[in-house]
Amino acid sequence: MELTERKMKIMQAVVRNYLETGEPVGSRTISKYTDLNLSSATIRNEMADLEEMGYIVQPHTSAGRIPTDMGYRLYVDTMMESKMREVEEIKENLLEKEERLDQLLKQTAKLLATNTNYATMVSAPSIHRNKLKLIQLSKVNKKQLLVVVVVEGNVIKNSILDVDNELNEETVLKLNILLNTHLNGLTIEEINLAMITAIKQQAGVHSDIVAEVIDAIASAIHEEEDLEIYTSGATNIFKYPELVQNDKASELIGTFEEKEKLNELVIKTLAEEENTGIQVYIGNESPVETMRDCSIVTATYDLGEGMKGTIGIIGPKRMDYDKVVDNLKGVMHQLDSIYKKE
Amino acid sequence: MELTERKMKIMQAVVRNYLETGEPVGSRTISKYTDLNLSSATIRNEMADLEEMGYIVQPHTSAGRIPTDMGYRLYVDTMMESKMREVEEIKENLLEKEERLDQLLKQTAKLLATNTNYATMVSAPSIHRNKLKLIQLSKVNKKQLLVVVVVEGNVIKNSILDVDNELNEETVLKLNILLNTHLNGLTIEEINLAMITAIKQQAGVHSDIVAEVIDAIASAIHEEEDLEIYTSGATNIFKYPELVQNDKASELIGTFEEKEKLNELVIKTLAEEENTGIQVYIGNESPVETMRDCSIVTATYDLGEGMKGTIGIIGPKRMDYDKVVDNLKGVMHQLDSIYKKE
DNA sequence: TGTTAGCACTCGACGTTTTTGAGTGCTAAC
DNA sequence: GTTAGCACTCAAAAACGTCGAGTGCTAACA
Repeated sequence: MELTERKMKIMQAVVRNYLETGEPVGSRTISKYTDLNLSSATIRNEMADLEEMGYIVQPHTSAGRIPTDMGYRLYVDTMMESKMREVEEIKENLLEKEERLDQLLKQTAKLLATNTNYATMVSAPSIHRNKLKLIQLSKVNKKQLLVVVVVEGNVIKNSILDVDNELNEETVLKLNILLNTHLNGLTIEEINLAMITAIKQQAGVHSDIVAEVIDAIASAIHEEEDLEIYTSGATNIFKYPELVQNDKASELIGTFEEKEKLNELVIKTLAEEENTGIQVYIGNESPVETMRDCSIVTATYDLGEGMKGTIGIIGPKRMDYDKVVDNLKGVMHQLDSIYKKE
Repeated sequence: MELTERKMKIMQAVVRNYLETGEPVGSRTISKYTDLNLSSATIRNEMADLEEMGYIVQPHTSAGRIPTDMGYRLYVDTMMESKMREVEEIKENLLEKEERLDQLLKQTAKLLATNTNYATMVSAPSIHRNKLKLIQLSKVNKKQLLVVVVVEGNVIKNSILDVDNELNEETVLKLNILLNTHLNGLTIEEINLAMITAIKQQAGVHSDIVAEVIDAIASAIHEEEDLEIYTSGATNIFKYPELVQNDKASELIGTFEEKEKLNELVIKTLAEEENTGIQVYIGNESPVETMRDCSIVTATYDLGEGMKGTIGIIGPKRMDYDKVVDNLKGVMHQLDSIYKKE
């Protein structure tokens, strides 16, 4: 069967209406709603076709139709209309420039949650590929060394290192200079064994500690990496009854509480580079097990220097895709302009 | 009316039974349940008395009784029996010593949530009163200075400072030594204006930057202080239907998501020092608005050096108080032994 | 041939009534 | 003071009826 122009229009009307009301939509409603003047009977025939084609279903025999996942997909791919109204508004609302990236991202999550009324998550960019800006060793006491690492984007990581042999201030200073001259401007991935050996050689007596420090730097960078996800508005889930039924809400909230699972979403999104950078997962397409009843809209932001991260908006399948996409675009634009200025 | 021995026993039986089943408990149940061999009719008379005294109520005329807040209070104050069984077990389960305090506390929250099946929170200790162990200024680039502060307990705070006039390495080094010699071993609260003036004087040309740095130290210490609360097991709330009714779950989860409100609990608990260190808030006694339908059991931990914080367990009013208190005691004991060893 | 009016049919939502059973309070006897 | 017995209450569950939104199908119409 062919998907005629008219069927498309009807389909669009069905989705639009269902997004608004959340109620199954019947033929009479469409008959009045659309500009194509057709009686409800005609609409009924067309809807029967659309059902056969798999775009809509009836929850029960005598009810209106609701879109299937496939129906939503059709809508998202071919019928969405970005209005791009709120972009300007967002420009003003959004956060003054934060010195610290993590603060900025937290606020981003919050802003999106408030604007869209859905749950949001923002992953901190992976910083494997970020250049080291500063390494700072400091003696805390006789047996402990503080390792602070600052990378591009002013992300600060630190860890405390137990050392066996006491180091004097002078040695620490020397190590500092040694490490910085060799490693500054490099990324973690660029540090190879040859380099470490070279540094060790120059460190002389203290070669043993160099390896430990570099280890500490690496693990500080990796530390909690998969947990660096900021979420907001998880309770918005309660606004959508279809997500509260059974124990769905519990599972969803749990996913937001333990952020590990959200990481799959980040990984998947970063892997699937698209041109626009915005992706929509509907229902079962979701990479996250517990979100099979939701739709997820994600965007990849890129702050340059390989600092890429993911923003995700999670809501019911009948989410306002247009609005969400607009909001995401707005925020992306913001992040861009904040970071490109630097 | 007097609260006879027998009434006490019946009361205890009512509470115990209700904690287990969550159903209103009738006279017949008690008659069989307890060792005092009485017929249901007698129990009924006594229960009528207990109701008059305000310890129990009937949800409706022809139902069994459930404890009132006052009834729970009576139970908690005079009838609880610590079993202290699991303490040993916990000793093994609990976390290997973490170098970083925050990690330890996170794990504590998680452990308690898993063991009790309630929601938990752990506040990081207020570190106003902690001694500064190390201050470290480092030049990130021409215009930015990294300030790292380590305080007792190996809590690391940092912030980035914008400076107007470029400082050379030597100056930074001098400032480092200057600040450390003056401020090391002090707490934030002990730093007064006279001291700052003295340091400024010695700093000579760079006196202007000293004030900024000390400000940064202070604000790094305070930074997000009220947000330094770790929570776990918020979704356990869904296990108790009485907390899911209406929008209660949403509000509760919201409270856990935005941790600001939990801070009231911390403040209140730290203020109300009791001998045992364990406090129970039942229903309306709760300091947190949204938890009026819950009971909260809190404990104050003390790691020495003024590092005090709060652990809280939040569950339904019919929570297993005995078990919760035991668990808390166990964890407190653990924290103690971990930290006193140092 | 495509569109539409008309009609019988379906079935969930909702309100009312009935039934059931756990639990009570009271009374009278032990 | 305790207990058996009984009438009574009332929430919860089940059963029933009604309503109406929406459908599919048919026959007539343009």
